[in-house]
Amino acid sequence: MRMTEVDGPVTGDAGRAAAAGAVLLAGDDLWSDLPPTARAIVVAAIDSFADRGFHATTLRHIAAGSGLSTAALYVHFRSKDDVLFEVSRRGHARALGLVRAAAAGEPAGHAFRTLVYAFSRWHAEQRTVARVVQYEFAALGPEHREQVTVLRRATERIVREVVAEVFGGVDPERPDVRGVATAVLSLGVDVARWFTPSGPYTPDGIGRLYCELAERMLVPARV
Amino acid sequence: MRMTEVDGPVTGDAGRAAAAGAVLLAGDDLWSDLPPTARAIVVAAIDSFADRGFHATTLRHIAAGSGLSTAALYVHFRSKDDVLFEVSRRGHARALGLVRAAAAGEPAGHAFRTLVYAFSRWHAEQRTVARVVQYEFAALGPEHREQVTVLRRATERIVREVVAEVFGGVDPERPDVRGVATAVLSLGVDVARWFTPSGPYTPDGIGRLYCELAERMLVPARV
DNA sequence: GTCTATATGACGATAGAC
DNA sequence: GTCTATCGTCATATAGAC
Repeated sequence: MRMTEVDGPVTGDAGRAAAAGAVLLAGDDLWSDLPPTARAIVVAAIDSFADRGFHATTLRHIAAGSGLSTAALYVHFRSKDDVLFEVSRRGHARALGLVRAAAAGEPAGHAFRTLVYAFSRWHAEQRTVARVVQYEFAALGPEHREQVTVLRRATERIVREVVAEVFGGVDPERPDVRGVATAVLSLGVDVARWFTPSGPYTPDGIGRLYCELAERMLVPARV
Repeated sequence: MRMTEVDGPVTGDAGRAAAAGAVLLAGDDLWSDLPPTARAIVVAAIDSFADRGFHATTLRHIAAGSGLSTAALYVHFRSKDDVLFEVSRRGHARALGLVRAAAAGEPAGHAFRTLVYAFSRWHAEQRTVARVVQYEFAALGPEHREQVTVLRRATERIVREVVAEVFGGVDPERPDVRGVATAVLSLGVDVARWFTPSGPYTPDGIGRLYCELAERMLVPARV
């Protein structure tokens, strides 16, 4: 099964957002440019980071998962911290890319729905990477954390701008705009915590649900 | 400043929910029955678990935070894991208690708003405990995790039942009911990840915001 | 580029004096 | 109940053979 198919009908606002979001998520392989061994290491690391967390993951876990000895890991990465940074950086860049691409749509309402759909669905579909991105942020070293923070802030700003546009081009820092932006980001992020493919939801289903719920939040506050 | 005061007006649905929720949150000290030393250990452990995570926390951190040697910790707890369980168990029980108390309100719409308000606000106000509860769940040993899972499931069930009641006494397992229940729990839980007292929100403000946004989600799906 | 073997240090937990 | 001292283990990272 291709992960980027849309399960339900594409009619209606949510359906159109689902179709547009599915396009943005197509061919999601963050590691295709890495040499095979480095790629195997990263994949094994993500699995263990997502399962156990960065600090509970040992080099022996990563080595076993990638079929190497712990010593061989150092040929491809300078430290365990560097592996985390590579995963976190690319994951954050991907999330930002999704949000940015969705925000480019027209009209603003469609951009908003596509953004919520794609962001939520990505956190379900790529939940192992997303867990590392969202929950191992604090495990990054100070300078790595700073670099990643730039990507996080950019993502948040775009979401606020899209919401502000939906509200008719108001100030993106207005409290009601910030409130909706915080909520939709929060809903999407938390998917990585609770989602499991064996549960009642599909990634597409989550995307559609949150797309629908988020749209209902779009009532400007009486300011 | 007392943490249980309500910042804004208590008129309107959200204001009444805020007032009712503030009562449920009053006097929130989970450790008042512990002997002073055990209490100091737990408090130091929570701070470190919330900051660094369970696995990155060493006994030396906890010892330093509580003004003891590592050896003295063993007089009060059998292991590091036991400290985590104590924190997690009480925290989960508190969250369940809040949700249960809110759910007892009438009418269902008021119960729902109070629940969302209290749950979100608790995750902001008690964000260190809440982080341990929500993000160190996987670090618990198998049998401890099982005990805590019972509390988590009970919390989820109550939220679904309240939403089902708001929808007119429908089946709590109906997808649209589950969807709203998942979303409001998710919004509340994620507050513990991003909230900081130095940010633009107060715990009361978060509670009110999510109370408002959650209410807007309450449109039964066309089933 | 991969391996085995190992250096160095920190970990959780314990022993035994006070 | 607290301490200092330490045990046994496993962590990250390196050395050097192939």
